[in-house]
Order: sequence, then C-alpha cells, then structure tokens
Amino acid sequence: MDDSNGPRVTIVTLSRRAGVSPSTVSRALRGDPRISKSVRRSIAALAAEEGYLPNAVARGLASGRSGLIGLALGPTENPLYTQLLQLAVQEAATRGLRFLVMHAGEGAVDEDTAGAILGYQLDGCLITSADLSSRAAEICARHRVPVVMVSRVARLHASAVTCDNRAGAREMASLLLEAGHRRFAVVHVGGRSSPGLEREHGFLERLAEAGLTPVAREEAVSSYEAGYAAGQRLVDVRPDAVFAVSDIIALGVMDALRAGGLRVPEDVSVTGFDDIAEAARPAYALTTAAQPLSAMVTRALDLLEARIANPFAPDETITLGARVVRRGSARLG
Amino acid sequence: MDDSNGPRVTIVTLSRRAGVSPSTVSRALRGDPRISKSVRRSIAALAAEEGYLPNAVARGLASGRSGLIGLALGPTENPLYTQLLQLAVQEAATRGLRFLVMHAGEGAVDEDTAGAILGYQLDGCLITSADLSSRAAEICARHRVPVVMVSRVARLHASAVTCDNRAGAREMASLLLEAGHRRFAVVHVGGRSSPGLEREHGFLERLAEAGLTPVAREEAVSSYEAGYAAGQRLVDVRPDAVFAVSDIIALGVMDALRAGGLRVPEDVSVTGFDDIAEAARPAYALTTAAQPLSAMVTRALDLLEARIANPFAPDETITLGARVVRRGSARLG
DNA sequence: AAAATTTGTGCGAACGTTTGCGCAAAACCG
DNA sequence: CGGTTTTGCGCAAACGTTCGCACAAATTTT
Repeated sequence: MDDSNGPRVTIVTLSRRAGVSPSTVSRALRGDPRISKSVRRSIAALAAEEGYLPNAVARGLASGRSGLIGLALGPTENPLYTQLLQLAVQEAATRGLRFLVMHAGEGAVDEDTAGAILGYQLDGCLITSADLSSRAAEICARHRVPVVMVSRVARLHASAVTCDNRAGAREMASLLLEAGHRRFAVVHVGGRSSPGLEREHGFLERLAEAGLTPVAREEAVSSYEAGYAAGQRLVDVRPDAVFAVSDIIALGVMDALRAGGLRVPEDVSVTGFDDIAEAARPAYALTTAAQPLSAMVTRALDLLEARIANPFAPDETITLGARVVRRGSARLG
Repeated sequence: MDDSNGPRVTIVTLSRRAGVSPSTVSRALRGDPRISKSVRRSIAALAAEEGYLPNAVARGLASGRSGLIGLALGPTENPLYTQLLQLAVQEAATRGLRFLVMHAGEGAVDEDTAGAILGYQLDGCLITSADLSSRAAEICARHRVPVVMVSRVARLHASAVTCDNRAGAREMASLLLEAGHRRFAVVHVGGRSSPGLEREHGFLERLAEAGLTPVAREEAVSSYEAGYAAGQRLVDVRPDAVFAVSDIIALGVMDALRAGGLRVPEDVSVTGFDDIAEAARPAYALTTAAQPLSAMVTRALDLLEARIANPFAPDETITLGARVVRRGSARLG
C-alpha cells in the first residue's frame, strides 16, 4: 500500500517500474487478451503492490464512458423509493456502475441541476419518481443519455420497467369481492402518477364488472398524512373495504379509520399497493399487492446496460407481475 | 439549444465561433475578472445559444477537483438516513456539489466498492451510517480525501457534526423524573453506534443522579422489528417509562407494548431520540429528542468545503443541541 | 526456406478542460 | 512624451487514460 506522500501512482508510474509502455499497462489491467498472460500477471502484482487506483475521471475522458448513472429518487417519505435506492445501489455496484444522485424528494428535478449533472457524461439515468415531470427525460434525450424509468410508465425516448398495476389492482378487487365486500372506497392520487392511475382503473374496472361503483372516492397525494386525512373523511362513510393506490396512503387511512373507532379488518378491510416494509409491521399487517422491486431493479439495469452497449437499441418496456400478499388488514376471498 | 446531431459543442467550438482562444472561453465562463466584461457577456450568450454544457469529467481531470462527494448512507429502513439524504442533496446542489453514493443500507461499506469510487477523485466524503466500521474513513484517509461524519462521532482523520446526544438524553430523563416516573426501561443498541452509546449513558447518568437504576435494559439493533421484540420482552416488566435510543426502535417498542395490552401513555410513557417524520404521526405521537438534522447537514457541508478549500485545515467536530419535542406518548414534567 | 500469419508490444494522438506564464496594447505616471 | 504599470488575452503544457495503428518477433503455412 502507498502510505507515503509521494506523487500519486498512475499508469505511467507502473509502466516505468515494469519497463513497458503505458498502453501495455492499461491493456494488461483491463485484461486485454492481446497482452501475454505473464505480463498481465506481473503488472497486476505490481499494481497491487503499489496500491494503484485507476483514475476514473481520466478513464471517463478518454473512453467516453463515465460509469456513472444519474438517479432521480421519489419522495423520501415513501419508503418505497428508499428500498429502491438500496437495491439499486447494490445491484449497480456488482456491474461497476455508480449512482450520481440528481434528485431526491418531491417534485420535479431541477432543470439546472439536471443539466449540470449531465455534464458528468452519464452513461444513463434511472428515474424512479412517480410524479416527475417529463422534463428530466427530455433533457436526457436531448443529450442522448439513455433513460430507464422504474415503477412508472415510459415517456418519449425512454425505456421502463413497471409492474402490472392494473392486474394487481384487479386481483385485489376480485379477492375483496369474493369475500363479500360491497361498499368500496378507493383512495387515489389523481393524475399525478401513472401507476396510481392504472391501479385505480384496474380496481374500478373490476368493480364495474361486478356491477358496483365505489361508495366513496377520495383523492390524496402519496403520503401518510394525506392518507390519514382521506381516512378521516371515510369514517362516516363506513365502507366495508378500502383500496388505497399506495401503501403509504393505506397506512394513513388505516390509522385514521381506527382513530375514528372502526376496527380493521372486522369493520372495514383496508388494502394497499407496493408492499413496503412498513406494511408488514404487526400494528398494520397490511394486505397489499407487492411490486417485485428487486426484479424490477435488475431488469432496469439490464435495460440500461443494453442501451449503453448499443446506443441504437430500441426503447423497451418490461412489465412484471404483481402479487397480492395477504395479511391481517383485510378479509379476503 | 442544440437539437441537432452534430458533434458536441465544447469550449473549442465556442472559441472558434467567438474568435478567441479556448483559454479565454474557459476563463470567461468561470467569470474570471481578467477577462473583459464585454467578452464575458458575449461568450455567455454564445454558450447559451449553442447549448453548451461544460464537461465535468474533463474539468475534473484538468483541475483536480471533481465536484463529487462520496456518500455513505445508513440502513434505509431508518427514515433518519433518508431524511438526511434528501436534505444533503438539496443543500449540496446549491453549492455545486454532487453525491456519488458509495453505500446505502446496513453494514459496513464494501472495501472494493469504496476503493473504486475513490477513483472518481472525490473532493470529500460524507459518512452518515452510525454502525459503519472505521474502514471507510481509513480508506479515505489513505487517499487524502477529507471525510466528515454526521450524527456520529469522529474517527481518525475526520471531522464530524453530531448533536448533543448526552444532553438530549439527560433532559429527557429529567423531564420523565419530574413527571414522577420511577420504573425506567431503556432500549439500547450495544456498542454498535456511538450516538446510541452516548444517549444511553446520558440517560442512565441522570437516573443515577436521582438514585435510580433502570428496571430493565434491553438490547436491540436500530430497527422497528428489534424494537418490537424488545417491547414484547418489556410487557411483563411493566416499566412506567421507556427510553429508546432511537425513534425507529421506540416505535417498535410502542406497538409491542400496546399489543401487550398496555396503554401509552396512561400505563407507560415511551420516548425516543431523533424525531423522524414517523414520530409525528397521530398513531404514535412520539415524544422524542430532536436532532437538528437540517442544521447538521449544513454544517457538515461547510466543514467539507472548508477542507476542500484548504486541505490542511484541522479536523473539527461540531456539536449541535438536541431539543425534546413533547407529544402524546409520554407524561412529562 | 521463403512467405504468410499470428502474437505481443510501443507510439502517439486524442478526450475537454484548466492554468502558469508570456506578451502586446492600453492606460497611467511625472 | 518616454517609461512604468495595468488590462486583456493567447500559447502550450499539463491531467491520466484509452485506442487505432504500426511494427518487430515468433509461429505457422506452403
């Protein structure tokens, strides 16, 4: 290891020590088969001995690939995005890709920030925020940066991986219907989010097929607090089942319903969508449709890598199945 | 804007169009006072017109400053770190710094990953994970990368900003004592986390001054589930007040206590530390000692920038006050 | 044994900036 | 009006890699 304060050890340093040219060192370190095995080995040894650390910035300049992926993360109050972050970071690391965070939180990504970050010659972008304006994608497209959206419908010039929101919601509705529920309430998020819309439509569609319309339809943003407020408005409505388009909303609804004196699930079944970690807590035991988050992240990175390898690969959108997980918050068929 | 597919517009492009040298363009864009105002303005206009985007990678190579900060984030199940992330991203953006995520989640940062990321010539690192081994800091130190820890005690060659954990915990104890509580339980995290340790010590210390020792002392990792398990063990102990060293634990404790038939706060007061967003939910209304997270992030970045500007600035640790916020989960003096 | 191919390595030019230094012209001084 | 300072800009060398091309030596082919 280099504990000294000498000049940084670079490829040139190594090349001199090894008596070969810098290009040979470069190729040897990258495992280029054109370099003989013996030279490759001795250079690897030398690099380790000297504590050589490749300069990713220089590499980026020379190769045109930075190894950097821009990341736009949704509202951090929603644990969903946090889980996504963790999964994505792990998965990306194994592929030698790193995340440069462009945005974390509510609202759209700041134009200037996004622009500045594109200056890092991003190899691609991962956009997870549901209610993100399309501006970010547009900026990326203008700079020819591949984009993949996760848990969100594709926009112009972008790939996407989502789960089958509609089918998941439909299944939830079916299960609820089978169990005999008739007075349905749904808590939706308006037009802010494409998955939210799909989930609401799927649910209502299935209800309609059974000849039913909901007794209440509350709008909320995707947060606990908004869910709580919606839940309060539902207390007097006395639905026998409520479907919230996201878990974080469902948790708020549930707490409000309970605060209003209703028992869950005896008086009212409550269900959500996402299967965030909080949903599994004993105090909630929320029945919900699970997004296969881990698989989604994997596929998203696959898509990104494919586009990096071949910039002319067509946009693609992958839909993975959602699976309802039964817990205590609802009586199901 | 450059919607065409022509070659990228670089400083050289601009310099030709403007009839000046590349160095003049560079200086003009950076606002160098040595360039006349008129030239500066015309170049700025030209840059905007051509949709010029500075290449941050090239700049990094030439200047030795990448504008990149490595970020190590604690367990994402703990909303604390998520809030931290959001605040840090915002605050950093205004300073022209970007985060490269080194780690997110439990456990120590992976050696190889950290090393690889240092190859991006980070200007500094922000380390927030409480239970991180000191390895990350060590690696940074070896590569002469300034480190600042937040919500965590300093290590070798690192600055830090924390809140006064001990004082916060002491105040909580005082308030609880004043309200007449005598049967105390504390849920701690063992030696895994320095803030956790300080909080526990502060609390116990104040208790000792009142001639008391806790009736129970449960160990947990910093998670809801571990808190829940600890809470279950406490049901039969029937403490009249419990102090958990972090909110996420306190929430688990509270749910378990309630599941065990105890009323909060009538039968038992429960308190925590951090003031995460969940603590304010009506279902919890957790009384807790708040970390001034926003201020901490600001100071952390100040520290980092100071070290970037002057690599020989000494390490420094800043301690901000903690403030107990009273909510419904505890009867307080 | 000469010719053709393969194998292994070096040369040098990028990549897009920044920055120390040099040098002219313009502004000031007495 | 000659001499000194200031102002404004250009030259060219970095920064640490990658990669196309050339080229010698070793190997195979005819």
